[in-house]
Amino acid sequence: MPELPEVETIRRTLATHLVGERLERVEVLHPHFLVGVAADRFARLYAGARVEELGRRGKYLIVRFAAGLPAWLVHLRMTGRLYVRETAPEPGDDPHLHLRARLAGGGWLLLRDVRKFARLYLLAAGPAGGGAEAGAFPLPPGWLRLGPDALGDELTPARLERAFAGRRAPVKALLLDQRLLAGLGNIYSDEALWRARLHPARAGGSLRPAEIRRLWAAIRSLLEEAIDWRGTTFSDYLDGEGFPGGFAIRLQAYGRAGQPCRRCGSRLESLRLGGRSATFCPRCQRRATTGDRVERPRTR
DNA sequence: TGATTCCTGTCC
DNA sequence: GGACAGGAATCA
Repeated sequence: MPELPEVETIRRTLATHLVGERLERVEVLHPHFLVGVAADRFARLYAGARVEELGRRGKYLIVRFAAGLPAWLVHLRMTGRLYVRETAPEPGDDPHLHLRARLAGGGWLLLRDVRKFARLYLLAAGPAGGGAEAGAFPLPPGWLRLGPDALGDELTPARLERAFAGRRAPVKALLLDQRLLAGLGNIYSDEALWRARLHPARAGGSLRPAEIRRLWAAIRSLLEEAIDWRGTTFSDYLDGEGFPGGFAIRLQAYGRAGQPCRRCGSRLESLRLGGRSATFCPRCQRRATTGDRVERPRTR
């Protein structure tokens, strides 16, 4: 599932093919992914459109066009893929192909999604990338409340500390909350907590400043390394050129429940928090804070 | 704050 | 044949 490093890799790989390129013809094969615009109108609007820039905020990919056309705001959710190819399947040959756009310079831009969760919104040009006043097209509710990008300068340890202050929800759940910080999903939240040696069930508000700083640093180094490896291909993810990422074999926690921790050898455990699985090392990631650790008798 | 929904391929 | 995977929206 594309999280920040995967979307960033898609952005970079697509940019080399699309920036300055023109969409000659746009065909909507399965309008399910389009929000707030009819398929025929969409196709007409973007026939001949020239791509100006590719951006990203959190897990959203932004395709900006010349001539004041609204940008595409794309969320690939779990199995969505946006990529370029020399050839495209004929309509009907691939039931999961949603969009194909012929490029003026040759080749195709394709949107494919097995589970039909991916969405494309239209982001009207305007101050700050289209505020609420842009209005013409509906935007995802989550976009309007999106927190600072997990790799951006706005996300500082102090900001993370404020976001966690007083929160009783497990830190794992807070890391997944895109309003607090944008870009982490289940894979990288597990990994960040493993790196920072923090138990996923710890209440966010119980983290001490030093622990939050550790978590912040873990998030940064983790995401940067994952981007260097072109993201994690666990099952479905492919980059903008159709290639898998190389970070999967470097995962330390996610998907490794029952296997030995690569730091201490203990068996990794898994529990459910807020409807998500959380995999962690019961020895490296203690529930109590280190140093002033207090064992309380467990009820139940 | 937690369950449910959307989807379908994969795994047991 | 059923549980499970999961991001985000939506409900209770």
